[in-house]
Amino acid sequence: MPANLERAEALYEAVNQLIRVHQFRDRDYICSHDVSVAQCYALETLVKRGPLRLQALADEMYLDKSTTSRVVDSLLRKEYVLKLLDPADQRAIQLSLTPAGEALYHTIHQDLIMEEASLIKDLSPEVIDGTLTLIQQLTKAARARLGS
Amino acid sequence: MPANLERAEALYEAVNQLIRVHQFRDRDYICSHDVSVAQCYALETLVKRGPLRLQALADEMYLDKSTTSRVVDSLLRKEYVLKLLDPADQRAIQLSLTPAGEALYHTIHQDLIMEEASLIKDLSPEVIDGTLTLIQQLTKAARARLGS
DNA sequence: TAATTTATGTTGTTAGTAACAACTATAATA
DNA sequence: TATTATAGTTGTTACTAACAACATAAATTA
Repeated sequence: MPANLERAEALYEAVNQLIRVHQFRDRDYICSHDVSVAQCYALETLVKRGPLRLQALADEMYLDKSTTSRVVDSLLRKEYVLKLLDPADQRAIQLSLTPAGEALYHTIHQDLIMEEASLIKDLSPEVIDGTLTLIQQLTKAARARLGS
Repeated sequence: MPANLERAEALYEAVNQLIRVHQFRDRDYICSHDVSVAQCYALETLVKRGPLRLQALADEMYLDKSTTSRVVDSLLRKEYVLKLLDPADQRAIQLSLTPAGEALYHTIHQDLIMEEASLIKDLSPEVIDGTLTLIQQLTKAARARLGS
């Protein structure tokens, strides 16, 4: 079915373009707030998934524990994250956000959402909702393949 | 209008997730083909925008010329790209693809599109087309902000 | 024409992204 | 008790990417 293939190509190109502009915008914005993109992603994950061990945080972020360890380390130096020792397991640490870390994430998040809102302000709610559904389906399908 | 803000938030989250899974998938696939993501992007740009000077390639990729210079350098060492001197301007170089570079890009591109096709095979053409339109509008709007 | 300015690419430096392997220390299992 | 597995850190390597400084060549101006 050639029509499907053409749609696939068009969608692939479109998503690629979207990824690029989104990334540029987000990187510039995030980096103007004392944290890098990866650091901000770690803050986000801790906001959403609560206190986590390092390995669990790495799993959520699809990153190696060594990479995650260093990202966390820089957040620690900036005092956006706390390391609490687990009394039940001397090896483990519980990572949680400081109030400053939580506040910083919310500031960045809010502003990025305002940006997004101004981007879609002229689009019809129906189209937006349809797109939302498809993007979620695409993501789900793509994620299913990540494991295999 | 709170409804719009909620939509913006949902869309922002969805796009973020999409970006992450797309990136993982693409990176794994591209890196199994002897080139890095940035190198592949340079190949793509040269395929689509034809022979370019280094500064022009950098502009197309929204990268600094120094970054681009090094990306091109690695493609040169792998013989996927040619540097031709411009007789009219001794400073300038014209970058073009070797047949191997062009072939490599098409191989990667084709396979990534097949992936995308299998992701959307169960979705209705109407929804896909609607999404395509919105993603393109989003991209256009976001790109317009990049300059300012 | 000579001097200054601008444009093209490269190289030095720095910081962030990210994986794999090796390592220490602790916990769990045999 | 000895072995194996788990949690996190550190060493190493490669990629991504910007800014500054530089050499060279072209264009402009005086």
